[in-house]
Amino acid sequence: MPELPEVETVMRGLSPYMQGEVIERVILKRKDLRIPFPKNLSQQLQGRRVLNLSRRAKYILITLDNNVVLVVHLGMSGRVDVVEAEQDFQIRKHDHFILGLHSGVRIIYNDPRRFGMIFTVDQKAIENHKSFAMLGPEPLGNGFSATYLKEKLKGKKQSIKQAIMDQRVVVGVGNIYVCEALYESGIDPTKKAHEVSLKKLENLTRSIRHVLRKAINAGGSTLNDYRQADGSLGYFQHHFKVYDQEGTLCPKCKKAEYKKPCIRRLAQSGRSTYYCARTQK
DNA sequence: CTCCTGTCCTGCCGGC
DNA sequence: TGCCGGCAGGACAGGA
Repeated sequence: MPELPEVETVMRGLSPYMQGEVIERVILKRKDLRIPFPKNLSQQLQGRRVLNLSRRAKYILITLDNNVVLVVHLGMSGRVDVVEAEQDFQIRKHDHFILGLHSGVRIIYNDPRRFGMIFTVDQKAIENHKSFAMLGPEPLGNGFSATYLKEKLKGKKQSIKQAIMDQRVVVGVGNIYVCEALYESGIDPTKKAHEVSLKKLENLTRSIRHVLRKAINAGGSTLNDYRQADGSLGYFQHHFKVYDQEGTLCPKCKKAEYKKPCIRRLAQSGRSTYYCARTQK
C-alpha cells in the first residue's frame, strides 16, 4: 500500500514519539519479514537514543546515537501503531516487531503479508548499501526535473508507467500515484518512455510533485483524525481520480460534459493501470 | 545492458 | 453458507 506520501506521513507521525527517546526494549515475534532480521538487531537497538527520523524513497530511517540507522520498509501491508504509556497493550496477530521506549510508549510494526523489511545499516555506509545505492532522485527534491527524466529515459522502450515506477529512475512513486500523475498530465500509460516529449515530461514532473504533495497534505490531516481513534499510522483513505475507478467518468470528462464512462483498467506487467481513455494520449 | 515474469505472504471480495 | 479464484499499493531474482 504505502507509497511516498504514506511513508512520509508515518515517519512524521512517529517522529514526536521517538525523537530523543531511548529504546529500552525490543520484541521480535519472529525471525524475519521479507528478509531475516539482523542477528544482533536487539543488541544494536537496546539502550540507544533516537537522534532523528527521516525518509529516503519508501524507507523510514531511524538514526540512533551509535551510528546505526534502523531502516523500516512497509512493503505492501505494513503499518505502524503507537500505543501510549497509559494505554492497554496486547500483541495482536501480525505484530512482528515492537519497540518499548523509555517514555512508556510502544511502537508496533504490524504486517500481514510480511513483504516489509526491517534492517540496520551503518550511517556512514548507507549510500553504498544495496537498498540505497541504485535509488534515483527524490521526486520532491531538486534532482528531479523534465530534463533529468528525458536523459534518463533515453532509449527506454518500456512503457512510461513502468519507467516511472522504477525506483532507479525516480523514487517513491508506486502504482497508485503513477496512475494519478499520468492522468493529470494527460499521458497514455502505455506510451514508450523514450517517446514522451520533453514538453510532456515537464507536465509529468509537475503532476508527480502535485499528486504527492497533495497526498502528503491530506495524509497529515487524516492521520490526526485517525490517531484519535486507535493510534494507527499509515492506513488512510484518499480519493483517487482514476485509481480504482474503472467504469466511471473522470473529472475532466465530467467537466467537459461527456456522458460515457471513460476510465478503463488494463494490466501492465501484472499490475493494474487505471486511465482515462479519452484524455490520455 | 534492458525488459518481463514469477515470487514472497495473507486477506478480502465477488461469483457460483 | 462455503469454497475458490483473482487480486492487492513493493521489491527483487532470474531468465530471455
